[in-house]
Order: sequence, then C-alpha cells, then structure tokens
Amino acid sequence: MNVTIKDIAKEANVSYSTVSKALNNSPLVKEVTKQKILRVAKEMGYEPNLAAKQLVRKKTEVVGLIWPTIERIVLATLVTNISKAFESTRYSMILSVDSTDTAMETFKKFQVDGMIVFAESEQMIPEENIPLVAYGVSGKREVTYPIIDANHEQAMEKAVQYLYDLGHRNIAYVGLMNTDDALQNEKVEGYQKAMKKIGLTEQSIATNGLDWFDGYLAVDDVLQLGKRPTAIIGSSYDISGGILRSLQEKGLGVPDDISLISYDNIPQMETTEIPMTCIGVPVDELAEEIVQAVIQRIESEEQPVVRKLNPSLTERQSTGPVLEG
Amino acid sequence: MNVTIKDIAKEANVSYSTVSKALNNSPLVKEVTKQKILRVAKEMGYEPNLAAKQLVRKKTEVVGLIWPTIERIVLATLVTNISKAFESTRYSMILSVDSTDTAMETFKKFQVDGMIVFAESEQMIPEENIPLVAYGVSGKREVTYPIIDANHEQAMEKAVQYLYDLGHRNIAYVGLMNTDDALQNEKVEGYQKAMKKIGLTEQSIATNGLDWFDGYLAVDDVLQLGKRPTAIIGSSYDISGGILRSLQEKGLGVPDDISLISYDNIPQMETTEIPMTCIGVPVDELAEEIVQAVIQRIESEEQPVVRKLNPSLTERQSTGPVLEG
DNA sequence: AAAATTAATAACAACGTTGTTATTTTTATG
DNA sequence: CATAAAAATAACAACGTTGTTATTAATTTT
Repeated sequence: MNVTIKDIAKEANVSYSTVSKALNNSPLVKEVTKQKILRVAKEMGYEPNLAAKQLVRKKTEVVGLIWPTIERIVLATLVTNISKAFESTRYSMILSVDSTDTAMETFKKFQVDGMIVFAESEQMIPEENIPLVAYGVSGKREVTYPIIDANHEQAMEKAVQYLYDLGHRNIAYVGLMNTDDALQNEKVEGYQKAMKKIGLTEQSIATNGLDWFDGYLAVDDVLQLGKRPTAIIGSSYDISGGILRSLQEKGLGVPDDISLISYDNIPQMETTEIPMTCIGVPVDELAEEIVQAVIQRIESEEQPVVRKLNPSLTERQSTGPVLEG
Repeated sequence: MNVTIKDIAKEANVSYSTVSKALNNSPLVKEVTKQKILRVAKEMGYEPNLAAKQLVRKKTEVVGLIWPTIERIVLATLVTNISKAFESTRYSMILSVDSTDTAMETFKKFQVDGMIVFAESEQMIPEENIPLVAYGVSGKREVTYPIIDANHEQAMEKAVQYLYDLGHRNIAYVGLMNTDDALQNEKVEGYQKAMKKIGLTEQSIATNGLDWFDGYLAVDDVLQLGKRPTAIIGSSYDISGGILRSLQEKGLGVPDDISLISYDNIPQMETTEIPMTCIGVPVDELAEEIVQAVIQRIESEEQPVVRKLNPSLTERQSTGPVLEG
C-alpha cells in the first residue's frame, strides 16, 4: 500500500489537512511544522495520488500530443524538443500515435488539460471542449483553435536574399512540388515569389519524394540546367543531405564550387559532412512556441489565432561567396 | 460540467448505485431498468470519470511505453503495431519519449498498470513496483523483468539455409559490425555461425552505419569480393533498400543476377522497388507478443523470463534460384 | 394469505486529495 | 491580566466512482 497524507499526518502528529497544506507550501502553516511534515513525507516515501488530486481539482497538468504519422521521421526532432520544453513548465506531456480521433478519445479519458495536434492536412479538427493547439499549415480558413505555423514565404525570401548578397545569381530550388502536400507547395511558391521579387529567374528541380535519395538523384538534373547554378536550396534536411553527398561524389566543392542551403533549422544540420547553412524556424524555438501556446490556451481561454513564426538563417560552412572562375 | 452517474440517477429515477451497476452490466439489476439507464446515459452524453474510477479501483488499464530514442526511426513501425495491438485489449497505451527515468516518473504519477521499455543497451532498468516488460537484446544476465527478444541466430540460419536450398553457395552479409551495438553484433555472429554450420565460407562487408546510403555504398565492396556472391543478406530494411537501388543502377538484375534477402520483417518490404524477401519476427507478431507479455505480467504476477521469438521468412521477388550462366 | 425466500434497488462508506469553515492556540492590546 | 485579534491547526464536506451492506419489493412455499 502506498503512503497517503493521512499516514503522514499520524506520523507527524498533525491533521491530514495540515499535511495537505504543508505539501502545497501553503503560507497557512507554520514554518517549523511545514519542515517537519516535509521531512516525514520524504522519509516515508510519499508520492501524491494524481487521481485523487485530479478528482477534486479537475486538472491534470498534462498535455497530450497527437502524432498520427509517426513513421514520417521529420517531426521526431520537434517532438523531442516539445517534450524538453515541457520540462520547465508544471505540465508534463504524453504522446499518442493513434489516429486523431482515437487519440482524442484516450486523452479525453485521461482528462488532459490540453492537446497538441500535428495537423497533416488542412482538414479541420473537431474540438471537443479540450483546449487544442495545432501545428501545421494554416491555410486561409477560419480557425476555432490556434494554429502554429512557420512563415515559409519569408524563409525563402531570406534564403534567396542571403545568397544574392553573397553574389549568387543562379539559385536553384530542389524539392517536392505539385503534389497535394500543402507544406511543400508553400515552400516552392515562397521560393518562386522571392526570386521574382529580387529579379532572378527561377530554376527548380522537382524530386520524386522527400527522402535523402531524392535529393541525391536530383543533382544530375541540377547540373544539366541551362545556366549552371552557383547555389542550391534544398527543401528539407534529408533532401539536402542527398544533394550534399552527390555534389561531393561529383567532385564539386561545397561551398567553393557550389553553395548549399537547406530548409529546416534543426541541430542535426551541424553534423552533416559539411555543416550546413540552413533556414527555418529553429526547432527549439518552434517547440517553445507551441508549448507556450497550449499553456496559454489552457490557462486563459484566449482567442484562437494563427501564428506564423519567423524563420531565421543559421550560417555554416556550406555557403560562401561566388568565386570568380 | 460533465454529467455524472448521479445526474443519470436523478433523470432515470433510480439510485446512483444502481446506475453504477447498470453501467457495469451487473447481473444484479433488472434488464428493463438496465436498458433504461443505459439509454438515459447515452442521451445525456455520459463519460465515465477515469480519476474517480481509478481512485477506488486502483487500476488504470493503461500501459506506458517508453521510447527514449525516438529519432532512430527503426522502431516506429513496432510502436504503431503495439499501439494497434492494444486496441483489441481493454488496455490503452500512452507513449513517452523522455529518458527512461523521467518517463518512469511520469508513468508512476499516472499510475499506469504496466510499462513497456525499449531497452537500448543491456543496461538494467530499475523496476519500481510497476510491472515492466522490456523489448531488446536479452544478453546473458539475470532478469528481474521479462525481456522480449528475437532469435537472431535462428533468423540468420533460416536465411542462409533458404538461400542454400536455392542453390546459392556464395552468400555475403552486409551490415554494421564490430561496434558496441549488441543487436547488430548478434546478427553478424548469427550469420557467421550459420555459414559455418552449413559449410560455406563467410564473406561479410561492414558498413559505416545503419542508413540507406550505407547499404548503397557497400555494393561496390561486395562486387569486388574474390568470389562474386550470388546472394546478399542485408542487415536491415534501410541497408537493403540501398543495396537494391545500387544493384539496379549497376544493371544487375534482382533476383536473376543476384538474390537479396533482408533482415526485418515489416510490411514495408512489400513496397520496395522489387518486393523483398525478408527474415525476422513479423512486427505484428512481435507487437502482439509484447502486448501479451505486459498484460500477463500485470494480471498474473508471472515470473520474469526471456522470450526469444522465432523469426519467419517471407518469400517475395528479390530472391530466386541460381541461374546457370 | 402469512411466512420464507429471492430479486431488485437503495444507502452508504470507502478511495486520497483540496479547499472551506470551525476550532484552538498564540500573540498583541488596553 | 482579561480580551480582542491574528495565527495556526483541525474538522469536514466535497470530487465521481465502486463494492458492500441494508432495505424494500416481488416471488415462492406452506
């Protein structure tokens, strides 16, 4: 049997309500008794009973994260970071890999205080009176829950501008396009707009998928473009990894012969063959933002809003100025 | 406010204890009243309060799964399958990606009935009076909790035997070796033993890592072996994928010029460029086994044992008989 | 049709907390 | 040094269930 506040009370010769207050660090109990109770509690190995607490307080201080497509690894780093971000709050996080519906059922059963949903599509999530925050493409629809999204357009603009400033004029984009993946589409469109804005002609290479090898293969096409690009923007960590490898194998120096900048701002960019310059909302920042959003929504019933986070560019060794041949 | 059994009781003109019994389908309540109560409950949208139930019953019917290294995707399919396997039980599953310690804390707070731990190393997990089952390399140590493991040795033996029966005599193994990854080591050793047993000379190619590209690169080495192998055993899904692609690119027909068999028995093997013959414990089976193990351990205090599951070979189109040149 | 038996329902005490109200103890005040 | 005020502690009713025990209603049995 587990030890309860009543056991502590007996041991410490106080009433159990005093124990409760002491454990919650209430100012209503004298410092010395508080200390004694705390000591006794520790000695007895007291562990509060969440169910009991929850029953009276109607709060769990737990947030559920719904991640239905676990097998697409892209988000793993984000999950890890969110999990970490929760550590400095009074909330803890649990994860479900079930379908959104099933997961929501489970979380409702648990009476989590809030949920984070990785929204794959622009499809609406039925909100069942548990505060909810979505991470994903915001689109243009009305919202009934906050959506955290990245400003992909701005990201591409920054990337292009950065390369332009380094002297690059032929900048190619490599990534998935013309599918119904709203996120990928936003990226290409962002690139196209940015190029237009700055007065350059776009040159994009469509890949077949989102994997490493798709980037690896795309380099052949890139090198056959009319004007050979001096810089490439890879649409994701995996894609860019493949591009980098292929360039190396073809004897093209990065960044001397060709500069490479990758979308996705994750720490892993540091540890590629050549540390990669990248653009995107840093994951830790993103995670922090998401966590804050749920907590705020839980605690203050705030209005749902779409937040487009600003990307930042992290300069590493895969980019450099155009060298005169 | 949520509707409780007391609300239902009022509405149905019975006592709340009768409602409780009716909802739990007790034989103590008359069929007609039971039906009425059930109907009223449904109409009112009743959702049982887990915390209250838990408080009196001291059971949550929830199992926690600890998966600290989420970023290594290999296990994702297994997680998905475990999650699915729980659906047909009365338990549900939640997931934590925290470190084993932190996750165990959270789960203890939640008072889960049991835990599944993906044990990375052979390191011991401190068992804190919550029934625990580990999935991972069993090693030779004493156990205080059940460990579910695959019989890697037998797997390799089956694979080699299968290829032998098809006429292959030069069978190469491609995979990570000589690192401190216990699982990978077991695989190579299994291969070596199997070859020896059947009287063939082993030819293995060590990769640098566990990724797709490591397999892709390894093919060059394979083809430079003294006796060119007629069959390759790839050590994992990713590795084998790389091997397959490289063979294709080099114009080597699979399985006509060279047979390929992969470790890992997951459904994805069906959808590679050429559907792959594979060896291993089928994930769904593995998942089922793990789930059964926790449940048994929760419900019957059974003795901890190491269970080595038998792998099975799934024949697809990447393997065939040796063709006389 | 009264007594005994069985079936159906109701009452109520748990479970381990929190938060409010009541009581006691201590300290300050005239 | 009584008395009022403040501080500390204790008592107790929630919270929404389950499971046990008590009560009432419906059947048998004689």
